[in-house]
Amino acid sequence: MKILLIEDEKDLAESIAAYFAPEGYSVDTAFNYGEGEEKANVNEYECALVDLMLPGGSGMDLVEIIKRKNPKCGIIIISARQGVDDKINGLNTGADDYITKPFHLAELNARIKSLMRRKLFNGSSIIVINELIIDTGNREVKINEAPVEFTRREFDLLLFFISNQERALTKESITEHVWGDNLDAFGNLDFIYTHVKNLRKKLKEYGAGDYIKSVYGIGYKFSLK
Amino acid sequence: MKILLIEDEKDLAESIAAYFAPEGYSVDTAFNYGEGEEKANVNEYECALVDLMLPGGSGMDLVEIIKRKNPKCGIIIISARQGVDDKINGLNTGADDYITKPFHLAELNARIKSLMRRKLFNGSSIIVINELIIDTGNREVKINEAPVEFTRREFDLLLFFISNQERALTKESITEHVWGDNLDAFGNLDFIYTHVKNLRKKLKEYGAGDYIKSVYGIGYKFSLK
DNA sequence: TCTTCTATCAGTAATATTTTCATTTTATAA
DNA sequence: TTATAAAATGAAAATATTACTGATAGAAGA
Repeated sequence: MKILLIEDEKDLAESIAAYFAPEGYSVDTAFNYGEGEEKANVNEYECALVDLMLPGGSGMDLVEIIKRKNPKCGIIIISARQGVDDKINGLNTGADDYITKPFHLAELNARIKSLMRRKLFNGSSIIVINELIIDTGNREVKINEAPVEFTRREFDLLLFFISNQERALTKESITEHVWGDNLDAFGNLDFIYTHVKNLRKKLKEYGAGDYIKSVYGIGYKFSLK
Repeated sequence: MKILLIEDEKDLAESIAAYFAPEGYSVDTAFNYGEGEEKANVNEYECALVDLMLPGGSGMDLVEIIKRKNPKCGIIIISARQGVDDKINGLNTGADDYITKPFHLAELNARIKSLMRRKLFNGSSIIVINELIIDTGNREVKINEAPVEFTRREFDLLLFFISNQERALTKESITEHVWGDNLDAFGNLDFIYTHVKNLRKKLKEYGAGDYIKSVYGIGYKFSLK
Protein backbone atom coordinates (compact mmCIF):
# COMPACT_ATOMS: atom_id res chain seq x y z
CA MET A 1 0.00 0.00 0.00
CA LYS A 2 1.29 3.43 -0.96
CA ILE A 3 1.13 6.12 1.68
CA LEU A 4 1.91 9.80 1.27
CA LEU A 5 3.29 11.36 4.44
CA ILE A 6 3.46 15.14 4.59
CA GLU A 7 5.28 16.11 7.76
CA ASP A 8 8.04 18.63 8.39
CA GLU A 9 9.46 17.11 11.57
CA LYS A 10 12.11 14.91 10.06
CA ASP A 11 12.53 12.72 13.10
CA LEU A 12 8.86 11.92 13.26
CA ALA A 13 8.67 11.34 9.54
CA GLU A 14 11.54 8.91 9.71
CA SER A 15 10.04 7.04 12.63
CA ILE A 16 6.79 6.65 10.78
CA ALA A 17 8.45 5.46 7.60
CA ALA A 18 10.61 3.02 9.56
CA TYR A 19 7.68 1.72 11.52
CA PHE A 20 5.58 1.00 8.49
CA ALA A 21 8.22 -0.57 6.30
CA PRO A 22 7.85 -4.02 7.85
CA GLU A 23 4.08 -3.63 7.68
CA GLY A 24 4.42 -3.75 3.93
CA TYR A 25 3.48 -0.12 3.38
CA SER A 26 5.62 2.01 1.14
CA VAL A 27 5.83 5.52 2.57
CA ASP A 28 6.56 8.55 0.40
CA THR A 29 7.60 11.54 2.47
CA ALA A 30 7.18 15.24 1.72
CA PHE A 31 8.65 17.80 4.13
CA ASN A 32 6.69 20.90 3.14
CA TYR A 33 3.58 22.15 1.40
CA GLY A 34 4.98 22.39 -2.10
CA GLU A 35 6.57 18.96 -2.02
CA GLY A 36 3.33 17.51 -0.71
CA GLU A 37 1.26 19.07 -3.46
CA GLU A 38 3.64 17.91 -6.13
CA LYS A 39 3.77 14.30 -4.96
CA ALA A 40 0.02 14.18 -4.55
CA ASN A 41 -0.43 15.35 -8.13
CA VAL A 42 2.11 13.00 -9.64
CA ASN A 43 1.34 9.75 -7.85
CA GLU A 44 -1.65 7.72 -6.76
CA TYR A 45 -1.86 6.99 -3.05
CA GLU A 46 -4.28 4.91 -1.08
CA CYS A 47 -3.68 6.90 2.05
CA ALA A 48 -2.26 10.27 3.03
CA LEU A 49 -1.07 11.47 6.43
CA VAL A 50 -1.08 15.26 6.52
CA ASP A 51 0.35 17.50 9.19
CA LEU A 52 -1.64 20.72 9.54
CA MET A 53 1.26 23.01 10.32
CA LEU A 54 3.58 22.95 7.34
CA PRO A 55 6.20 25.28 5.99
CA GLY A 56 4.75 26.91 2.89
CA GLY A 57 1.06 26.51 3.57
CA SER A 58 -1.70 24.87 5.52
CA GLY A 59 -2.22 21.15 5.55
CA MET A 60 -5.92 21.80 5.41
CA ASP A 61 -5.60 23.06 1.85
CA LEU A 62 -3.59 19.99 0.93
CA VAL A 63 -6.38 17.81 2.19
CA GLU A 64 -8.76 19.45 -0.27
CA ILE A 65 -6.30 19.14 -3.12
CA ILE A 66 -5.64 15.47 -2.47
CA LYS A 67 -9.30 14.72 -2.10
CA ARG A 68 -10.18 16.47 -5.35
CA LYS A 69 -7.45 14.69 -7.25
CA ASN A 70 -8.21 11.24 -5.86
CA PRO A 71 -11.44 10.99 -3.86
CA LYS A 72 -10.68 7.40 -2.95
CA CYS A 73 -7.56 8.33 -1.04
CA GLY A 74 -8.02 8.03 2.73
CA ILE A 75 -6.69 11.02 4.64
CA ILE A 76 -5.59 11.23 8.24
CA ILE A 77 -4.76 14.63 9.70
CA ILE A 78 -1.85 14.93 12.09
CA SER A 79 -1.94 17.93 14.36
CA ALA A 80 -0.20 19.38 17.36
CA ARG A 81 -3.19 21.52 18.19
CA GLN A 82 -5.60 20.43 20.83
CA GLY A 83 -8.74 22.39 19.99
CA VAL A 84 -11.95 20.77 18.95
CA ASP A 85 -12.60 23.35 16.25
CA ASP A 86 -9.64 22.19 14.24
CA LYS A 87 -10.94 18.68 14.42
CA ILE A 88 -14.25 19.64 12.91
CA ASN A 89 -12.63 21.76 10.23
CA GLY A 90 -10.34 18.95 9.28
CA LEU A 91 -13.07 16.43 8.91
CA ASN A 92 -15.25 18.80 6.93
CA THR A 93 -12.63 19.43 4.29
CA GLY A 94 -12.54 15.76 3.48
CA ALA A 95 -10.16 14.15 5.91
CA ASP A 96 -11.27 10.80 7.27
CA ASP A 97 -9.62 10.81 10.65
CA TYR A 98 -7.62 12.98 12.97
CA ILE A 99 -4.79 12.26 15.34
CA THR A 100 -3.04 14.70 17.69
CA LYS A 101 0.60 14.78 18.61
CA PRO A 102 2.08 13.11 20.44
CA PHE A 103 0.79 9.73 19.48
CA HIS A 104 1.95 6.15 19.50
CA LEU A 105 2.78 4.69 16.13
CA ALA A 106 0.74 1.70 17.11
CA GLU A 107 -2.26 3.93 17.33
CA LEU A 108 -1.60 5.55 13.98
CA ASN A 109 -1.24 2.09 12.54
CA ALA A 110 -4.55 1.01 14.00
CA ARG A 111 -6.25 4.05 12.55
CA ILE A 112 -4.83 3.47 9.11
CA LYS A 113 -5.99 -0.14 9.20
CA SER A 114 -9.40 0.89 10.36
CA LEU A 115 -9.61 3.52 7.65
CA MET A 116 -8.56 1.11 4.92
CA ARG A 117 -11.14 -1.34 6.17
CA ARG A 118 -13.86 1.25 5.92
CA LYS A 119 -12.75 2.26 2.44
CA LEU A 120 -12.28 -1.15 0.95
CA PHE A 121 -15.44 -2.89 1.98
CA ASN A 122 -17.76 0.07 2.37
CA GLY A 123 -17.92 -0.14 6.12
CA SER A 124 -16.03 -3.18 7.15
CA SER A 125 -13.63 -5.77 5.97
CA ILE A 126 -15.37 -8.50 7.84
CA ILE A 127 -16.52 -11.30 5.63
CA VAL A 128 -19.09 -13.71 6.96
CA ILE A 129 -19.63 -17.07 5.32
CA ASN A 130 -21.90 -19.28 7.37
CA GLU A 131 -19.87 -20.26 10.41
CA LEU A 132 -16.75 -18.46 9.16
CA ILE A 133 -15.97 -14.88 10.10
CA ILE A 134 -12.89 -13.44 8.46
CA ASP A 135 -11.51 -10.05 9.45
CA THR A 136 -9.22 -9.13 6.59
CA GLY A 137 -7.81 -6.11 8.40
CA ASN A 138 -6.67 -7.84 11.53
CA ARG A 139 -6.18 -11.13 9.72
CA GLU A 140 -8.30 -12.83 12.32
CA VAL A 141 -10.64 -15.71 11.73
CA LYS A 142 -13.43 -17.07 13.83
CA ILE A 143 -15.14 -20.36 13.27
CA ASN A 144 -18.36 -20.89 15.15
CA GLU A 145 -17.47 -17.91 17.33
CA ALA A 146 -14.13 -19.40 18.35
CA PRO A 147 -10.99 -17.55 17.33
CA VAL A 148 -8.72 -19.73 15.24
CA GLU A 149 -5.06 -19.11 14.46
CA PHE A 150 -3.98 -19.33 10.86
CA THR A 151 -0.47 -19.07 9.56
CA ARG A 152 0.31 -16.42 6.98
CA ARG A 153 0.04 -18.80 4.05
CA GLU A 154 -3.07 -20.43 5.38
CA PHE A 155 -4.78 -17.10 5.82
CA ASP A 156 -3.80 -15.82 2.38
CA LEU A 157 -4.92 -19.04 0.82
CA LEU A 158 -8.27 -18.91 2.57
CA LEU A 159 -8.70 -15.29 1.57
CA PHE A 160 -7.96 -16.07 -2.05
CA PHE A 161 -10.47 -18.88 -1.99
CA ILE A 162 -13.26 -16.86 -0.46
CA SER A 163 -12.72 -13.97 -2.81
CA ASN A 164 -13.16 -16.40 -5.70
CA GLN A 165 -16.01 -18.54 -4.47
CA GLU A 166 -17.61 -21.06 -6.78
CA ARG A 167 -14.82 -20.74 -9.32
CA ALA A 168 -12.34 -23.45 -10.14
CA LEU A 169 -8.86 -22.10 -9.51
CA THR A 170 -5.80 -23.57 -11.14
CA LYS A 171 -2.81 -24.30 -9.01
CA GLU A 172 -0.90 -21.83 -11.13
CA SER A 173 -3.26 -19.00 -10.38
CA ILE A 174 -3.32 -19.86 -6.70
CA THR A 175 0.45 -19.79 -6.46
CA GLU A 176 0.60 -16.60 -8.42
CA HIS A 177 -1.77 -14.81 -6.10
CA VAL A 178 -0.87 -16.29 -2.75
CA TRP A 179 2.85 -16.74 -3.16
CA GLY A 180 3.46 -13.87 -5.56
CA ASP A 181 5.87 -13.98 -8.47
CA ASN A 182 9.02 -14.57 -6.46
CA LEU A 183 8.59 -18.18 -7.43
CA ASP A 184 10.90 -19.98 -9.80
CA ALA A 185 8.59 -19.84 -12.77
CA PHE A 186 6.28 -22.77 -12.35
CA GLY A 187 8.49 -25.59 -11.31
CA ASN A 188 6.98 -27.89 -8.78
CA LEU A 189 3.68 -26.79 -7.30
CA ASP A 190 3.24 -29.77 -5.01
CA PHE A 191 3.65 -27.71 -1.87
CA ILE A 192 0.14 -26.46 -2.47
CA TYR A 193 -1.12 -29.89 -1.52
CA THR A 194 0.34 -29.54 1.94
CA HIS A 195 -1.08 -26.10 2.49
CA VAL A 196 -4.52 -27.09 1.29
CA LYS A 197 -4.29 -30.12 3.52
CA ASN A 198 -3.43 -28.01 6.57
CA LEU A 199 -6.11 -25.47 5.79
CA ARG A 200 -8.75 -28.15 5.40
CA LYS A 201 -7.61 -29.81 8.59
CA LYS A 202 -7.89 -26.62 10.60
CA LEU A 203 -11.29 -25.79 9.15
CA LYS A 204 -12.57 -29.27 9.90
CA GLU A 205 -11.08 -29.27 13.39
CA TYR A 206 -13.21 -26.30 14.36
CA GLY A 207 -16.34 -27.63 12.72
CA ALA A 208 -16.45 -25.62 9.52
CA GLY A 209 -17.99 -27.11 6.39
CA ASP A 210 -15.99 -28.93 3.73
CA TYR A 211 -15.89 -25.99 1.38
CA ILE A 212 -12.62 -26.59 -0.41
CA LYS A 213 -13.36 -28.99 -3.23
CA SER A 214 -10.75 -30.59 -5.44
CA VAL A 215 -11.13 -30.16 -9.16
CA TYR A 216 -9.29 -33.00 -10.79
CA GLY A 217 -6.69 -31.85 -13.29
CA ILE A 218 -7.25 -28.20 -12.49
CA GLY A 219 -6.91 -27.29 -8.84
CA TYR A 220 -9.50 -26.31 -6.28
CA LYS A 221 -12.83 -24.62 -5.88
CA PHE A 222 -14.26 -22.95 -2.79
CA SER A 223 -17.92 -23.83 -2.92
CA LEU A 224 -20.76 -23.66 -0.48
CA LYS A 225 -22.78 -26.22 -2.44
CA MET B 1 -18.31 4.55 38.51
CA LYS B 2 -18.09 8.14 39.74
CA ILE B 3 -14.94 10.04 38.93
CA LEU B 4 -13.93 13.48 40.14
CA LEU B 5 -11.82 15.35 37.64
CA ILE B 6 -10.01 18.45 38.83
CA GLU B 7 -8.40 20.11 35.84
CA ASP B 8 -8.30 23.73 34.76
CA GLU B 9 -7.59 23.17 31.07
CA LYS B 10 -11.14 23.13 29.77
CA ASP B 11 -10.31 21.42 26.49
CA LEU B 12 -8.56 18.58 28.22
CA ALA B 13 -11.30 18.25 30.80
CA GLU B 14 -13.91 18.04 28.08
CA SER B 15 -11.95 15.46 26.16
CA ILE B 16 -11.62 13.30 29.24
CA ALA B 17 -15.29 13.56 30.11
CA ALA B 18 -16.27 12.79 26.53
CA TYR B 19 -13.91 9.87 26.34
CA PHE B 20 -15.18 8.22 29.49
CA ALA B 21 -18.89 8.74 28.96
CA PRO B 22 -19.24 5.65 26.71
CA GLU B 23 -17.11 3.68 29.16
CA GLY B 24 -19.89 4.05 31.67
CA TYR B 25 -18.00 6.41 33.98
CA SER B 26 -19.73 9.52 35.21
CA VAL B 27 -17.24 12.36 35.36
CA ASP B 28 -17.69 15.37 37.64
CA THR B 29 -15.45 18.23 36.64
CA ALA B 30 -13.98 20.96 38.82
CA PHE B 31 -11.94 23.72 37.20
CA ASN B 32 -10.07 25.08 40.21
CA TYR B 33 -8.94 24.32 43.73
CA GLY B 34 -12.03 25.59 45.56
CA GLU B 35 -14.46 23.79 43.30
CA GLY B 36 -12.46 20.62 43.67
CA GLU B 37 -12.43 20.80 47.44
CA GLU B 38 -16.14 21.45 47.59
CA LYS B 39 -17.10 18.57 45.32
CA ALA B 40 -14.79 16.20 47.12
CA ASN B 41 -16.43 17.10 50.42
CA VAL B 42 -19.99 16.82 49.16
CA ASN B 43 -19.84 13.64 47.10
CA GLU B 44 -18.36 10.18 47.28
CA TYR B 45 -16.08 9.25 44.42
CA GLU B 46 -14.38 6.00 43.62
CA CYS B 47 -11.64 7.75 41.75
CA ALA B 48 -10.20 11.24 41.46
CA LEU B 49 -7.99 12.70 38.75
CA VAL B 50 -6.11 15.67 40.11
CA ASP B 51 -4.04 18.16 38.18
CA LEU B 52 -1.17 19.49 40.30
CA MET B 53 -1.15 23.02 38.92
CA LEU B 54 -4.49 24.57 39.72
CA PRO B 55 -5.78 28.10 40.10
CA GLY B 56 -6.31 28.69 43.78
CA GLY B 57 -3.99 26.12 45.26
CA SER B 58 -1.88 23.03 44.84
CA GLY B 59 -3.35 19.76 43.71
CA MET B 60 -1.08 18.03 46.20
CA ASP B 61 -3.10 19.47 49.06
CA LEU B 62 -6.28 18.33 47.42
CA VAL B 63 -4.92 14.82 47.30
CA GLU B 64 -4.51 14.84 51.07
CA ILE B 65 -7.96 16.26 51.61
CA ILE B 66 -9.61 13.70 49.38
CA LYS B 67 -7.67 10.87 50.93
CA ARG B 68 -8.55 11.94 54.46
CA LYS B 69 -12.22 12.26 53.63
CA ASN B 70 -12.43 8.98 51.75
CA PRO B 71 -9.40 6.70 52.03
CA LYS B 72 -10.88 4.24 49.58
CA CYS B 73 -10.92 6.75 46.76
CA GLY B 74 -8.27 6.00 44.13
CA ILE B 75 -6.29 9.04 43.11
CA ILE B 76 -4.35 9.66 39.96
CA ILE B 77 -2.22 12.75 39.70
CA ILE B 78 -2.07 14.59 36.42
CA SER B 79 0.97 16.74 35.95
CA ALA B 80 2.80 18.69 33.34
CA ARG B 81 6.04 18.46 35.27
CA GLN B 82 8.56 15.87 34.35
CA GLY B 83 10.61 15.46 37.50
CA VAL B 84 10.70 12.28 39.46
CA ASP B 85 10.61 14.17 42.75
CA ASP B 86 7.09 15.26 42.03
CA LYS B 87 6.15 11.72 41.34
CA ILE B 88 7.48 10.51 44.64
CA ASN B 89 5.91 13.41 46.53
CA GLY B 90 2.62 12.73 44.87
CA LEU B 91 2.65 9.10 45.73
CA ASN B 92 3.69 9.81 49.31
CA THR B 93 0.81 12.16 49.93
CA GLY B 94 -1.58 9.37 49.13
CA ALA B 95 -2.01 9.34 45.39
CA ASP B 96 -2.04 5.90 43.78
CA ASP B 97 -0.71 6.68 40.36
CA TYR B 98 0.80 9.46 38.36
CA ILE B 99 0.49 10.45 34.72
CA THR B 100 2.37 13.24 32.97
CA LYS B 101 1.06 15.50 30.24
CA PRO B 102 0.70 14.98 27.44
CA PHE B 103 -0.86 11.57 27.65
CA HIS B 104 -3.24 9.45 25.69
CA LEU B 105 -6.73 9.03 26.96
CA ALA B 106 -6.37 5.34 26.31
CA GLU B 107 -3.49 5.25 28.74
CA LEU B 108 -5.35 7.18 31.39
CA ASN B 109 -8.19 4.76 30.93
CA ALA B 110 -5.88 1.80 31.34
CA ARG B 111 -4.42 3.29 34.51
CA ILE B 112 -7.83 3.90 36.01
CA LYS B 113 -8.83 0.34 35.22
CA SER B 114 -5.63 -1.00 36.67
CA LEU B 115 -6.02 1.14 39.78
CA MET B 116 -9.57 -0.05 40.33
CA ARG B 117 -8.39 -3.59 39.96
CA ARG B 118 -5.71 -3.08 42.57
CA LYS B 119 -8.21 -1.45 44.92
CA LEU B 120 -10.66 -4.27 44.50
CA PHE B 121 -8.19 -6.86 45.64
CA ASN B 122 -9.04 -6.12 49.27
CA GLY B 123 -9.40 -2.42 49.79
CA SER B 124 -5.87 -1.97 50.96
CA SER B 125 -2.92 -1.49 48.74
CA ILE B 126 -1.35 -4.72 49.90
CA ILE B 127 -1.67 -7.56 47.49
CA VAL B 128 -1.00 -11.10 48.61
CA ILE B 129 -0.41 -13.83 46.08
CA ASN B 130 0.75 -17.03 47.65
CA GLU B 131 4.28 -16.34 48.87
CA LEU B 132 4.30 -12.84 47.39
CA ILE B 133 3.30 -9.79 49.38
CA ILE B 134 3.26 -6.55 47.45
CA ASP B 135 2.68 -3.21 49.12
CA THR B 136 1.80 -0.91 46.27
CA GLY B 137 1.91 2.20 48.46
CA ASN B 138 5.44 1.75 49.76
CA ARG B 139 6.47 -0.19 46.69
CA GLU B 140 7.81 -2.95 48.90
CA VAL B 141 7.77 -6.63 48.17
CA LYS B 142 8.18 -9.61 50.41
CA ILE B 143 8.75 -13.12 49.22
CA ASN B 144 8.32 -15.84 51.79
CA GLU B 145 8.42 -13.19 54.52
CA ALA B 146 11.78 -11.87 53.36
CA PRO B 147 11.93 -8.32 52.05
CA VAL B 148 13.22 -8.16 48.48
CA GLU B 149 14.49 -5.09 46.67
CA PHE B 150 13.07 -4.41 43.24
CA THR B 151 14.10 -1.65 40.88
CA ARG B 152 11.49 0.77 39.64
CA ARG B 153 11.01 -1.03 36.34
CA GLU B 154 10.95 -4.42 37.94
CA PHE B 155 8.35 -3.30 40.45
CA ASP B 156 6.15 -1.63 37.83
CA LEU B 157 6.43 -4.65 35.62
CA LEU B 158 5.49 -6.98 38.45
CA LEU B 159 2.59 -4.75 39.40
CA PHE B 160 1.29 -4.66 35.87
CA PHE B 161 1.50 -8.42 35.68
CA ILE B 162 -0.36 -9.05 38.89
CA SER B 163 -3.01 -6.50 37.97
CA ASN B 164 -3.64 -8.53 34.85
CA GLN B 165 -3.33 -12.09 36.05
CA GLU B 166 -4.17 -14.95 33.74
CA ARG B 167 -4.23 -12.68 30.70
CA ALA B 168 -1.78 -12.78 27.85
CA LEU B 169 -0.20 -9.35 27.59
CA THR B 170 1.42 -8.19 24.39
CA LYS B 171 4.82 -6.62 24.57
CA GLU B 172 3.24 -3.47 23.17
CA SER B 173 0.72 -3.20 25.95
CA ILE B 174 3.35 -3.90 28.57
CA THR B 175 5.60 -1.14 27.28
CA GLU B 176 2.71 1.23 26.99
CA HIS B 177 1.69 0.74 30.61
CA VAL B 178 5.00 0.27 32.33
CA TRP B 179 7.14 2.64 30.31
CA GLY B 180 4.45 5.13 29.39
CA ASP B 181 5.08 7.63 26.63
CA ASN B 182 8.62 8.65 27.45
CA LEU B 183 9.62 6.08 24.89
CA ASP B 184 10.93 6.73 21.42
CA ALA B 185 7.78 5.65 19.74
CA PHE B 186 7.79 1.90 19.80
CA GLY B 187 10.73 0.86 17.75
CA ASN B 188 12.49 -2.02 19.33
CA LEU B 189 10.87 -3.75 22.27
CA ASP B 190 13.73 -6.12 23.00
CA PHE B 191 14.58 -4.43 26.28
CA ILE B 192 11.53 -6.12 27.74
CA TYR B 193 13.38 -9.40 27.51
CA THR B 194 16.03 -8.14 29.87
CA HIS B 195 13.60 -6.81 32.41
CA VAL B 196 11.51 -9.95 32.38
CA LYS B 197 14.69 -11.94 32.73
CA ASN B 198 15.79 -9.93 35.77
CA LEU B 199 12.36 -10.06 37.33
CA ARG B 200 12.15 -13.82 36.88
CA LYS B 201 15.64 -14.23 38.27
CA LYS B 202 14.84 -12.25 41.39
CA LEU B 203 11.58 -14.07 41.98
CA LYS B 204 13.28 -17.41 41.59
CA GLU B 205 16.19 -16.43 43.77
CA TYR B 206 13.87 -15.90 46.71
CA GLY B 207 11.86 -19.01 46.06
CA ALA B 208 8.76 -17.61 44.41
CA GLY B 209 6.86 -19.72 41.89
CA ASP B 210 7.45 -19.53 38.17
CA TYR B 211 4.45 -17.34 37.50
CA ILE B 212 5.60 -15.39 34.47
CA LYS B 213 4.88 -17.53 31.47
CA SER B 214 5.97 -16.72 27.92
CA VAL B 215 3.32 -16.61 25.25
CA TYR B 216 5.10 -17.16 21.97
CA GLY B 217 4.43 -14.49 19.42
CA ILE B 218 2.46 -12.39 21.90
CA GLY B 219 4.28 -11.59 25.09
CA TYR B 220 3.77 -12.85 28.63
CA LYS B 221 1.13 -14.04 31.03
CA PHE B 222 1.18 -13.96 34.81
CA SER B 223 -0.46 -17.18 35.81
CA LEU B 224 -0.73 -19.12 39.04
CA LYS B 225 -1.56 -22.32 37.19
C1' DT C 1 32.96 10.12 42.73
C1' DC C 2 31.00 5.39 43.00
C1' DT C 3 27.19 2.52 42.68
C1' DT C 4 23.08 1.02 40.83
C1' DC C 5 19.95 0.84 37.25
C1' DT C 6 18.62 0.75 32.43
C1' DA C 7 19.03 -0.10 27.63
C1' DT C 8 21.35 -2.24 23.80
C1' DC C 9 23.63 -5.79 21.50
C1' DA C 10 25.36 -10.16 19.73
C1' DG C 11 25.13 -14.85 20.08
C1' DT C 12 22.32 -18.78 21.08
C1' DA C 13 18.17 -21.40 21.99
C1' DA C 14 13.44 -22.41 21.31
C1' DT C 15 9.54 -22.54 18.55
C1' DA C 16 6.78 -21.97 14.42
C1' DT C 17 6.28 -22.07 9.47
C1' DT C 18 7.20 -23.51 5.00
C1' DT C 19 8.91 -26.68 1.85
C1' DT C 20 10.41 -31.17 0.27
C1' DC C 21 9.81 -35.93 -0.23
C1' DA C 22 8.28 -40.77 -0.31
C1' DT C 23 4.23 -43.17 -0.12
C1' DT C 24 -0.61 -44.12 -0.48
C1' DT C 25 -5.07 -43.10 -2.22
C1' DT C 26 -8.22 -41.43 -5.60
C1' DA C 27 -10.08 -40.01 -10.08
C1' DT C 28 -10.25 -40.37 -14.96
C1' DA C 29 -10.07 -42.12 -19.63
C1' DA C 30 -9.25 -45.85 -22.67
C1' DT D 1 -10.76 -53.25 -15.48
C1' DT D 2 -6.59 -51.28 -15.69
C1' DA D 3 -2.98 -47.98 -16.52
C1' DT D 4 -1.87 -43.48 -15.52
C1' DA D 5 -1.86 -38.97 -13.83
C1' DA D 6 -3.38 -36.27 -10.06
C1' DA D 7 -4.21 -35.57 -5.31
C1' DA D 8 -3.74 -36.59 -0.34
C1' DT D 9 -1.02 -37.78 3.55
C1' DG D 10 2.52 -38.01 7.21
C1' DA D 11 6.99 -37.23 8.37
C1' DA D 12 11.10 -34.80 8.25
C1' DA D 13 14.28 -31.27 6.58
C1' DA D 14 15.08 -26.42 5.72
C1' DT D 15 13.81 -21.51 6.87
C1' DA D 16 12.16 -18.00 9.42
C1' DT D 17 10.63 -15.97 13.50
C1' DT D 18 10.65 -15.12 18.27
C1' DA D 19 12.67 -15.54 22.89
C1' DC D 20 16.49 -15.91 26.17
C1' DT D 21 21.04 -14.98 28.01
C1' DG D 22 25.23 -12.69 29.43
C1' DA D 23 28.12 -8.94 28.70
C1' DT D 24 28.61 -4.20 28.50
C1' DA D 25 28.29 0.75 28.11
C1' DG D 26 25.72 4.69 29.15
C1' DA D 27 22.45 7.10 32.36
C1' DA D 28 20.77 8.15 36.67
C1' DG D 29 21.21 8.46 41.69
C1' DA D 30 23.49 8.39 46.11
